[in-house]
Amino acid sequence: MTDTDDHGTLEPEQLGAYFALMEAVSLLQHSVEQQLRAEGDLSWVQFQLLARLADAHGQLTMTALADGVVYSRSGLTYQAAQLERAGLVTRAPSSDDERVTLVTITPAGLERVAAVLPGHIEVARRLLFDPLADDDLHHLGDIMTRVRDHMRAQPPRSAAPRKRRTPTDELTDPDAAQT
Amino acid sequence: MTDTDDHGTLEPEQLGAYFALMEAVSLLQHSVEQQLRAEGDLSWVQFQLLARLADAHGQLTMTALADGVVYSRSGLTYQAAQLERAGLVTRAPSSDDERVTLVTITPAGLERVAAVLPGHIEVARRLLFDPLADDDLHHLGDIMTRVRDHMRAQPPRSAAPRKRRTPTDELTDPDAAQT
DNA sequence: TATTGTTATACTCTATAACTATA
DNA sequence: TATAGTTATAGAGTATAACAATA
Repeated sequence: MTDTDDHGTLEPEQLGAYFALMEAVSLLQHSVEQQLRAEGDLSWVQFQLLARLADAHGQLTMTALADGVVYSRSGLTYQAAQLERAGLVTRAPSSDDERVTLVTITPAGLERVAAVLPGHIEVARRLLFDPLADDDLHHLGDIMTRVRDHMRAQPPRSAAPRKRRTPTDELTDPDAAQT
Repeated sequence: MTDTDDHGTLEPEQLGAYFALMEAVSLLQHSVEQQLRAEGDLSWVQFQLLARLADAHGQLTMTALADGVVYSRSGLTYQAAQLERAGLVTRAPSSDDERVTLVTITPAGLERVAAVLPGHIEVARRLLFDPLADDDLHHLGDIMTRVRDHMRAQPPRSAAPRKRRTPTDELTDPDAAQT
């Protein structure tokens, strides 16, 4: 609050934008998680995994599936196990490379996504789109797309021990198969 | 006329903006959490609580402190206990109303915030501000502020059992005294 | 040897409900 | 009775490290 708030040359406006962004998304995510849990018994992460699978012709490797959604390998194993237990995906070793596990979304999984999506979108609309003009939305999409791509391109700071290559692309670029 | 009454019809652009937003913030939050943990041994929630206290002349009631940061009362009690154990805050009953617990940030708490803030801002700058022009940032701040305020004004869907008023304000709008 | 994925384990966090104490 | 906060407890999720199997 003093006059010499030299936080490394960051304008108050920047800080305001940053905190508004974080808080708004936090609120949005909380609402969205409640909707997903109530209407589909899914966590946000699980929904993302299913959506990604649905988007990728129904099948991805564990590694491809993990990117950008989950930040540790074991975390994905855990979530995949949950989804499998719920009958929403199956797992099977790839015949190409026996080390690889192919995760496949089941009809029930597709159904679940379809069942949850309208309510999900409704929440997003009510909280996010309603207060925005078309122009705002266009701007927001443009800005956040650029930010996201920038973030993906950032090298991992503390050089992760293992794979940790640059996050996801399969969602928008399905043929990014691994070697 | 598919824009107003048609519920399932979300423009692809809207959906794209929504997912870009969620993914970008998720990446940002992950980076920010790593920085806070590494440089200050704080979680994002804990940082927010401390920042809020610092912003509010160092002292708030549990209820005021909870708003928008934590979504259950016991959750705040837990976090406050962690912060107290770390010597970053103290808790004491208010003399006005003996039911109320006043949380006060300690000098060590203020130090911790000060120690963590530059690195925190640096992460935000690198990931969020760098790819944006001044104009973008202005837009983003404007948009997200409006969205956040809209969200705060939304009535809680499943009528929360107790207090649950509209979230945070003290951080950017310090005179938002508690109810 | 490098890579894919799983397991074991420990820990953090969150939420619900029951409870205490004060107004 | 209503409100502020705590406690007990249970469950979801995450991360690290050790491991097995395949390339």
